[in-house]
Amino acid sequence: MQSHVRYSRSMVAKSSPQRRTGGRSALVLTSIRKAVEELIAERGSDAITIPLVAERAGVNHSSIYRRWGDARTMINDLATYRLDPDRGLPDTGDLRADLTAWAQELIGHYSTPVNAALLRGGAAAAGESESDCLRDRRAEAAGFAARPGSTFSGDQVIDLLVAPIIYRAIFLPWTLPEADARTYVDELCDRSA
Amino acid sequence: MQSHVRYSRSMVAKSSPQRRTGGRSALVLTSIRKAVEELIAERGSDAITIPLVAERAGVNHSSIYRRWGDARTMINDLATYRLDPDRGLPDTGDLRADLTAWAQELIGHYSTPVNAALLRGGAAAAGESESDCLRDRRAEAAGFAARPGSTFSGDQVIDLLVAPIIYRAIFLPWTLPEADARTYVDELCDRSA
DNA sequence: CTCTAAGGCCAAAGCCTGTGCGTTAGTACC
DNA sequence: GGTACTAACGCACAGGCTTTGGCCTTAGAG
Repeated sequence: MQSHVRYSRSMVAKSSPQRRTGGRSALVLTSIRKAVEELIAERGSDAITIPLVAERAGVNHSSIYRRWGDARTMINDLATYRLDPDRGLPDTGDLRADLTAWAQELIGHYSTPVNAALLRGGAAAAGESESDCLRDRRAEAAGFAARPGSTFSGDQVIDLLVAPIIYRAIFLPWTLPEADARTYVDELCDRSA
Repeated sequence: MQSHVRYSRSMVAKSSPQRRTGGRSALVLTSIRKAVEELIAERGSDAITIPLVAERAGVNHSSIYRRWGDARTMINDLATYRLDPDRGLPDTGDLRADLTAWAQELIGHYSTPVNAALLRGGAAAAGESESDCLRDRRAEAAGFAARPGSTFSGDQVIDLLVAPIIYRAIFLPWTLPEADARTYVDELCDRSA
């Protein structure tokens, strides 16, 4: 997973000349991550400032600026790692159950304030190219539509399953727990058209 | 219609003691709106700062701070009232036709790049309170659900009609013209559940 | 033990946020 | 068409955040 850190030159170099992933660096990183998640949950992503994060994490603010450059990049980096594109999709042979599990995973993911905040940031930046923050989700949707036994298209997975979840995550996050994965899946599989 | 402006106290008061809607104030408001729309279209909602808007609008930045308080509220407010809440909804007695016309209006509205860009800005600013830029749309959805002959809830109008349109407008704007209002309405009215 | 990545500390220039105060001009009512 | 009232605007200023650079210290990795 590509990180947005500043010192990425050293990351691409063969066998990573000398990156420091343990001990203090790891401690600093986790306390920053904890501080960001707490602050976003408490006050929303607008109120996030580097000095605020630095103070709560017990870290010097210049360290944060050096590592990420700005708050947006930092939030992006901290939230991106969560939904691994290589995580593998449920595939039990029961398409309906697999879809339900997948939808439930999305709902759970975006129920976390940090992830919802990142999604909103992604929405702000979307619309230009096809590479927005939900591209992987659309690819997964197309994958389900291509499975044997499917009676729907990728577009329909988007319209009937992904769109309602994302809409709620962005605009009505407090209703996301009420979103019922099974209902959406039933709508998708049993529709009359 | 409740606006997010700071001086809302005077708006609620009976017969609006003395609001100034004409002349200079109106000019200021329209030039601010123009500036915000241009800047959002050019650089995205992230890059919007009050001084930037003020300079382009030829207005003092304190006027903006006083009117809205912060950029987020301003964007939300401008995005909300792009679609006049008092415009009146289709009501021919044919619920299905009315819904289709309404959905078509939404599709047409968000097919305009400026409106789509504003919507993305509103999405970035959403999630905290219930007053986001789609609140009026949800009220309209609830209105349709309450009409005689309705077999669906306001939530279902959101999930099956609004969400797909908004999702496409934000993330896949080039597919919005393909969005078929009638298909969505059929899905909503003829669903098996 | 050596090398050096990464963090801490300091400082400074510049922009953004937000507010007190005086001025302008829209509205209402003669 | 004139006057009173005051909403809304412009100006200026006091913070705070952003961003960067320099220099020193700490402590992973080999």
